[in-house]
Amino acid sequence: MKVLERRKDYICVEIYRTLFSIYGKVKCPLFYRTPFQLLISVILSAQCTDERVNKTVSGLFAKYPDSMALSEADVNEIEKIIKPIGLYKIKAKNIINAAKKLNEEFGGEIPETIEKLTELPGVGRKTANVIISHLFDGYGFAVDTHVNRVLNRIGIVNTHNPYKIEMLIMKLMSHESLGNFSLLLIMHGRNTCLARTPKCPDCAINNLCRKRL
DNA sequence: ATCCCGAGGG
DNA sequence: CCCTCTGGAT
Repeated sequence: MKVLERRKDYICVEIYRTLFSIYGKVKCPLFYRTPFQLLISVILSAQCTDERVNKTVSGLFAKYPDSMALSEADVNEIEKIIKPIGLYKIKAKNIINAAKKLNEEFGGEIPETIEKLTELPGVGRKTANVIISHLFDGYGFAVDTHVNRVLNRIGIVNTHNPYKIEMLIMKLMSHESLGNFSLLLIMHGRNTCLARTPKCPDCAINNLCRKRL
């Protein structure tokens, strides 16, 4: 391994240690009772706060708790329910079609690989990694807007391409910690390394950061 | 005016 | 690489 990558490896582990000492094992911020409900919640979470997703899906799951019920739902009805989440027309269509595809092609079960998960409408690589890491103890590293921003600010990565970021972190970190590392970076991004005005003086890892204020 | 656990299309 | 889809909070 190159010298440069070894330094990033070391910094990554230090970041993980420090954030873990603050947040520990982070539980899933999204509400769900079943794997199907996790799938739907993660699809709906695009460009929306998880808090708002949680408020909205409680009503959605009360009427449509599983893939059979949702697959037979009326699009307009779903649009009304999930409207506060935003991007509601695409998402309404996507979750209904995802439910149909689950029933027709996957036997009603949530697939366990990124390749199969991304065949579902509305499921991209980030969503698939979240599902994998939560449901199957998989090694997915989900790169969302927080992970992207924090890693670029620190200087671990120098690209905003989520796939490239995922591949680099996969090389640097032990795979069993990838899921929690993603969640730790999200917590840090939400609480301290804010998008608009980061709280650098209060940041626990500002000694490891290239762009600390 | 900017951001939120993005995806899909051009 | 770019753009659009979208409402709610700050």
